[in-house]
Amino acid sequence: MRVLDGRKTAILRAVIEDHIQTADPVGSETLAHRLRLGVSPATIRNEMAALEEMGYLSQPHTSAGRVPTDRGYRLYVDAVLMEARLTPQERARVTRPVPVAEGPGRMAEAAARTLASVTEYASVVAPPRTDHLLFKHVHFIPFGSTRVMAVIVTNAGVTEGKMLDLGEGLDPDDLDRLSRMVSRRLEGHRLDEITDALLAEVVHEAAWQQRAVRELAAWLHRYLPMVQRRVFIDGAANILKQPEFQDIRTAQPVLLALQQEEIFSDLLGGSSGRAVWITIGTENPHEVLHACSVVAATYGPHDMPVGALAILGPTRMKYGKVIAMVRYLAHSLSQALGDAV
Amino acid sequence: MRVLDGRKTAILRAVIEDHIQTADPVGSETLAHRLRLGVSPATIRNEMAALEEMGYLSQPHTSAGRVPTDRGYRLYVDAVLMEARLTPQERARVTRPVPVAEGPGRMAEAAARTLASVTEYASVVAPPRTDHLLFKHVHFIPFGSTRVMAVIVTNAGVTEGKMLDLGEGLDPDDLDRLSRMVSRRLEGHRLDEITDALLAEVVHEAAWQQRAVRELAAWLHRYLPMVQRRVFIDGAANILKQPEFQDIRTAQPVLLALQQEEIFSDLLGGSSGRAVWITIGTENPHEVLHACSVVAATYGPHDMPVGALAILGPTRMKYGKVIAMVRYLAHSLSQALGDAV
DNA sequence: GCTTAGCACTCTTTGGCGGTGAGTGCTAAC
DNA sequence: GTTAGCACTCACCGCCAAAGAGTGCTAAGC
Repeated sequence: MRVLDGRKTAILRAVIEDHIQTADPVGSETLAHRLRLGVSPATIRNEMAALEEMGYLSQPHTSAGRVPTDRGYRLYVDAVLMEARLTPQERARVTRPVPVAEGPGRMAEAAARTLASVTEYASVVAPPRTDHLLFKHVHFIPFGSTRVMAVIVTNAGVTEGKMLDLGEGLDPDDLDRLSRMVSRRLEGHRLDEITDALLAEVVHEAAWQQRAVRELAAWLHRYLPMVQRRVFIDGAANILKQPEFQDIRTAQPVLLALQQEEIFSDLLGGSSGRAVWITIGTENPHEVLHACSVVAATYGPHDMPVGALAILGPTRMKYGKVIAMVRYLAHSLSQALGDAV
Repeated sequence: MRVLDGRKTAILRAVIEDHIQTADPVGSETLAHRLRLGVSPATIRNEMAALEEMGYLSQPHTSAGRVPTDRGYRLYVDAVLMEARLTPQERARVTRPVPVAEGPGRMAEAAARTLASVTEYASVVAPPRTDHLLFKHVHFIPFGSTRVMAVIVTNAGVTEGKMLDLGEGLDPDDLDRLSRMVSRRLEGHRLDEITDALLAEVVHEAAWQQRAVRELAAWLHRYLPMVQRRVFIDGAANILKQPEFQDIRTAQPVLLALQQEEIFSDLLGGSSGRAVWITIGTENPHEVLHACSVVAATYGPHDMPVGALAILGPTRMKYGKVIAMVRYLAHSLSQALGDAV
């Protein structure tokens, strides 16, 4: 009774797959038809009672069918994780990613849009972290009388420019020399390896333009962590298409949460080292998302993920397709990054 | 009976302001109390019947109070437009705008966030158009063996970089010379005045690097219109806080529309030359937004608006505060732009 | 000992029904 | 032109009964 034998597994799976399709509780009669095990609804009822006792199913009320619990989904997802496949048609709907050279934000934004429109759930994409990128060039471009615009280029494209106020006049030729000098000293370093010591050296060498270099250094330290925390969210309103969010009181908290990027930068941060990871309902540390599941994947080189993407949908989610889709897009982005570097 | 005399105006105004606060139909008794005109509910009823006949009010059903029609709101808004004021506290909640030098997109995004969080409606901000900006510099930065990253700096900050493939090897010094040459030739021109003829001259002069310049020219022509059409939307889920969107069937179409930037770039495009303009309910060309009103403003120099921002809320909107807020933020952005240029 | 037919039981859903209350329009008097 | 009085309309609410879905239990069968 207490063991999860083959038949129980089959029944659990059938309940889950039926429920994912219909969004309704599943009854014993339906299952008897669907499963063709040659057993009667009564037997299925016994098995379902056992599955409920084990915590994999639950009943919304006495006279309803069964619904999977988060624990039931967990068992199912762990089993189905490896089988997830896309049809060629589905793959085709994921267009080529925007190259990272157009800007990491652009790439992430486009990926989020694709993911949301293909899956009809909400999507979250964290752009590639910039701290491990290699510094290539800095250009100081005169701007007004005392200000310069600093543009940093890395091996994966250009960062946004930063306006620095030098508080004194400056000569375009001096700026060019400064640009070349700083670039030469920092080129090839990972951004997060540009330490204070290294910057101090540069500042020392550029004694004649200390202020610009100091400002630049300060900016680097403040700017990089900030960019990392950005995430792009798209398709939030898609959750309103789901029957479980037809009641505004369940939908509203989730939609409001989807406006808070911080929640999702947290979520995508805790990758736990796995390529694809799934958070089901109450497993989520954020209480507002207890009615949702998150299917997430990291992308980047195998040994060092640099970004992450995720789908957020109801716990009653088409896990198979979503897992495959997330995995496939993560793979595409990884390749696009590989090409750029 | 058919003339809109002072008392009718006062009653219409009272109905609208009460309804904006409570979201419920307004009855004659409530008004008699509120208005202190020294007239009885019966008189007010007569007036309201007249206002209904004139098309300014309507009744949801026989035994309910009156509700303003779009036409009623229009009259009210045109009257209230000039009186709209913010308290110092409300002004204080609008933090200083992000300077455009951080990137026009950044500025617009931050403005959208502010607007949404202060008003509790949805906000839309179109970043400053870039086509009238003045070209300052272009820098070609070597990137791999045959590619360069082109970074354009304008008088209002840096644009995103663009990767150009030259198909042949190149020398850093040559690139520097090319950067200087092209910059010298284009500096001070408005981006939309960089015509094919002008570019042809440059290409001619840079005969030894034609391909890079051609690619750059092609990019300028494709890139600029695209950037213009971007808008940033924030606070979409805020409309779920409004009583009229408690039914998911009314909320869903609007929320889905709020995911489509195109709709709003259209909307902000049709400024009709006024500094602040308002679209009420069915006045909106987009049918999905017939339950909503849009309060929009342009920003930029007086004679040439370069961007726009808007609030989208239910037709039952706090027009007074929203108009003042939109006008004030537009003013702040205009100033911020003025400082940068 | 597992399976299953039969059946009573539970609980949601739906639709009908009368009471209540808010607000109106009309009429007649001021 | 204003207003008191009053009948009327209609949404809303709570109640109740019928229907339907699905269950758990029991007892019989293999």
